[in-house]
Amino acid sequence: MHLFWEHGYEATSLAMLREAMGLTPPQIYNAFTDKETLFRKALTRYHQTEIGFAVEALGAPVPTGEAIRRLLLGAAEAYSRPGKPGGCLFVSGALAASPQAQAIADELKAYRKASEAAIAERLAKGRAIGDLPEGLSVEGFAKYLAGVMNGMSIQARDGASVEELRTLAQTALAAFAIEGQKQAHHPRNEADAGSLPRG
Amino acid sequence: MHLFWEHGYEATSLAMLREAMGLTPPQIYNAFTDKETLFRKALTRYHQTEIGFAVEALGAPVPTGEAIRRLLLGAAEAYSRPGKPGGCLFVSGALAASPQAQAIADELKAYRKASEAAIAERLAKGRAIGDLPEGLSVEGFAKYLAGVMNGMSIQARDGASVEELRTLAQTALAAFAIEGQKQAHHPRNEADAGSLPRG
DNA sequence: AATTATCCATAGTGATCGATACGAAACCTG
DNA sequence: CAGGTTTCGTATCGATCACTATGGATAATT
Repeated sequence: MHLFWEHGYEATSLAMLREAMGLTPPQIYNAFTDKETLFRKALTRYHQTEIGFAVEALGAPVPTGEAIRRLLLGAAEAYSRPGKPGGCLFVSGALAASPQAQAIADELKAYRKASEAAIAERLAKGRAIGDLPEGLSVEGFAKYLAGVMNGMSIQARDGASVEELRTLAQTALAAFAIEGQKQAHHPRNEADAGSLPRG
Repeated sequence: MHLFWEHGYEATSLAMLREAMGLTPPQIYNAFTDKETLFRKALTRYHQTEIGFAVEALGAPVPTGEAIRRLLLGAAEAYSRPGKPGGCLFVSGALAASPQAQAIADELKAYRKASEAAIAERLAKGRAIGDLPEGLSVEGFAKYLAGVMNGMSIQARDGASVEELRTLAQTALAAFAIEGQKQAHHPRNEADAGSLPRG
């Protein structure tokens, strides 16, 4: 799992996996059938052991704002754990892949989409109980949060520390506050420039 | 360039490049020496032809808020151009790489770091001319913006439309407004929960 | 017009990929 | 303790990787 996490699916050779696990080729193939199912096993294990913060954050009986805050701060911690590869396996596993490995790339994309959908579901629940700012689009804000987490994953991979990721997360959370104070925003192609404060 | 952009450095084989360019092996090696220098040529070309929006946005004689706004909205457009691969080559070129290709991965990481440094430089200029909200950390906010752009790159790769990316960008810009109204934030480990508005 | 020189596409190089077939050691049974 | 079976490690499989050497066609020169 760590090797796939660090180098991605295709760049991780079976030789590296064999050496890391101390197994001979037949042992690997008897245990995991082939490389693809081994990777899928690593995916599910990653989901079970490293991503618990997300399901806990989204499932906790707390206000929506607090849930989102736990989600982003949990990501900051999970993406920069000492002794573990930086970022998220769902992002670095196969962001770009050869045509032969596109099935794996699509599967990881599905994981990312599912994460975004889980966020949207939590936001929709908040909307239902009146816990969400009025002018806030559930899908749009979910895409923003998922995007921020993906971006944190890359920043973590580039060596960002826990503190830096937490700062990033809290800056991102600021959008949650302001979004509630605005009208529903309908982004248009033409510029509505100059509307930003200039300090 | 498009092939490297779509599949990344390692997953793009010379056979694919040959077929796309209609060249024979000796022609490729006479023209580009080897795969690595060919990729670097594609990188500089990408920087010249696809990333102009960023240098324009950061160099334009406009208030800092407008510059940042142009940066993010430009990214929304650049990362979802029809007929081009989604996202940013600097991100998808080699986010995860084999040990043999780590030189390439490090080079792309340097590009990303340079982008963040350019943002920080623009923010510092804004701070110097009093154009930036008081309690806003230059480095922290630059890391946030670079992270958001990286996240947009992944969302684009996952099929996000221009409009969705623009919405994401404008949501991210909201943090710019609120950051100015707050005190300088010093993220701590312990929870300062419940401080978020709940709509 | 004959010969030499130059260029270029095809074929092939060693290395490594994921995946397997064979020989040896160990183990259970009689 | 012997025989048969099963397991397991080594050596290797075909395919593909980035990359290069060689033969043939073209062009230039005498």
